[in-house]
Amino acid sequence: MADSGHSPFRFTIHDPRFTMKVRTRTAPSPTGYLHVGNAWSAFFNWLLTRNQRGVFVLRVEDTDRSRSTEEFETSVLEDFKWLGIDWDEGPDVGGGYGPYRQTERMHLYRQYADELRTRRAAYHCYCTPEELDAERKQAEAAGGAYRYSGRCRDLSESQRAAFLAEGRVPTVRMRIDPGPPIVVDDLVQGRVEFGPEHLDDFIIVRSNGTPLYNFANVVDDHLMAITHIVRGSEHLNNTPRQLLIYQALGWTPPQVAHLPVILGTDRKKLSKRHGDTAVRDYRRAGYLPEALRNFFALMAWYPEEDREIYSMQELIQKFRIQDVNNVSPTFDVAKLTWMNGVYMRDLIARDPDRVVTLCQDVLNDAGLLDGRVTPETRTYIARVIDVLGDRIKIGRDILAYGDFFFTDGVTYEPDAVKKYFSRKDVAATLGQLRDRIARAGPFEAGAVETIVREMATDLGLQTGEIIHPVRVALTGKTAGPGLFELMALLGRDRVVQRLDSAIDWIRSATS
RNA sequence: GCCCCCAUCGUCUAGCCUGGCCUAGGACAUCGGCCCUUCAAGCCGGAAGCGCGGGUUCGAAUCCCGCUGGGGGCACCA
Repeated sequence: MADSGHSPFRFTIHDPRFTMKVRTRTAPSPTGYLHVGNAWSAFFNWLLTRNQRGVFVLRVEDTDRSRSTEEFETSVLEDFKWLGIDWDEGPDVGGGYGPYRQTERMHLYRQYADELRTRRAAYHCYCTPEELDAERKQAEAAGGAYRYSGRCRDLSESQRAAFLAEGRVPTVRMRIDPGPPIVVDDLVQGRVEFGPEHLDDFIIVRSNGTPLYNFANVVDDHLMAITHIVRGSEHLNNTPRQLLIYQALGWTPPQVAHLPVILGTDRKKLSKRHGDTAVRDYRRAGYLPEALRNFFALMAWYPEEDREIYSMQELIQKFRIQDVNNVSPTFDVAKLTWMNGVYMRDLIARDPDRVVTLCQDVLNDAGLLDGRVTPETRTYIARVIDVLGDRIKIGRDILAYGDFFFTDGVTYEPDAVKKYFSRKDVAATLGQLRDRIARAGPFEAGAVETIVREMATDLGLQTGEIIHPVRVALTGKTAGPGLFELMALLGRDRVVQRLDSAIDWIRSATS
């Protein structure tokens, strides 16, 4: 390509970085809870870094002061930690390339913006937002794409003074001149070319002095010695702009990899419309970080054919950013939930205490724990989990299948009532059992089962004819854990009491 | 309107680079069965896909072109 008179300007990554220590970053902006898309790209950055035994940096991009808050910064860092994505340098742990919060790096942006202007690669623009807005609207009305006219490019001293006298405060714009195509050698997307004629003189510093994303990003990535940038492909179009800044400053750009955008079930970029999009939502629902990680790993990447469950070590060891697909995946909650179930079953066997904590949080959120948690409470939760067994795929399932273990009364599901409370003799059957139970000996699963089966024999009933209505009476549901185990855990008093309530309920409903 | 990307079961994907081993493999979801007091889990089985049209070739899911479809981006947001 060196022969064509306009040999493209290439930003390939040759030599140095392959011998340099890999340094990557995740750069969340604290304007909301951690989004699964950001968590996903952070995770791929992290995998790449741990695979290369590099350094992972967390940088807070809070230059948009109107939308950033401290609360969100805290929550984002927390969610990263919860996910098990840890960083070696960051606002909380420090490091040799700080500060790690953009609002604390203003002097650097100022310095390089000045440098850019000195090099005549950037200039002051005195146009007001209103003026620009009007031009943009006009261009749209004419059906064309808006591009800044460049009218402030070469202002004279007197024009400048006049604008200043009017009270205008300038922004800083990059000066984009015609030139060869800008080539991005992307580790995931492959080679992509951009013609500079499609770019206009974009703003890099606001009139209030704060830098914009494209500029702050370049300054920080360079100063922090970032070698690889893995980010969503909504940023691919920004890359040529950033490359131009690197070039203007005489810097070597990092290697880039643009991940496909995660889609919702309607094939549109994943957003709130599709339900839960914040890591926090999944955390609250009782998903496990290890399952979420495993699930993330399988979006746009498949380590091996015919396998989906991987340990963290395996993931780190197998990860190659070059093998990531550039096809947008759909966020499939059903598969995530299945995978969580796989991890949950394992966890219940290996570390039941963690499951107790998980369910405890869910129960607390649902207001079923009175706020006070004693060792007895935990033991009880552990027993419930034991009885529920592998029905628990996510923490919240303790509510779906076992809320009645934590409530005083029972709410009967309409379908359950229709199905099992409608026969005329149910009340009598429940009454029978109630009496047999009230005067029975030790109240444990085996004994209860014997009582029920004997009663069935005595009355000439199918066992199911007793079991099903009793289940509804005790739990309100048609589905759930084994009846005898459930009764044993509920205890004789509550069973008798719920049976009585059900009998009353049925009688008043039929009379 | 302009720029960029993508295209295998409903979904995540393997295969594509280095055409034949692909009557396209796995997983989730779904359907049927077994187990069973329900549900869940587990096991067994089924249905389900190379967007369309042209090439190239003895041979194309795999290579080329076009079309169609989908997505992302065009800010004093990130």
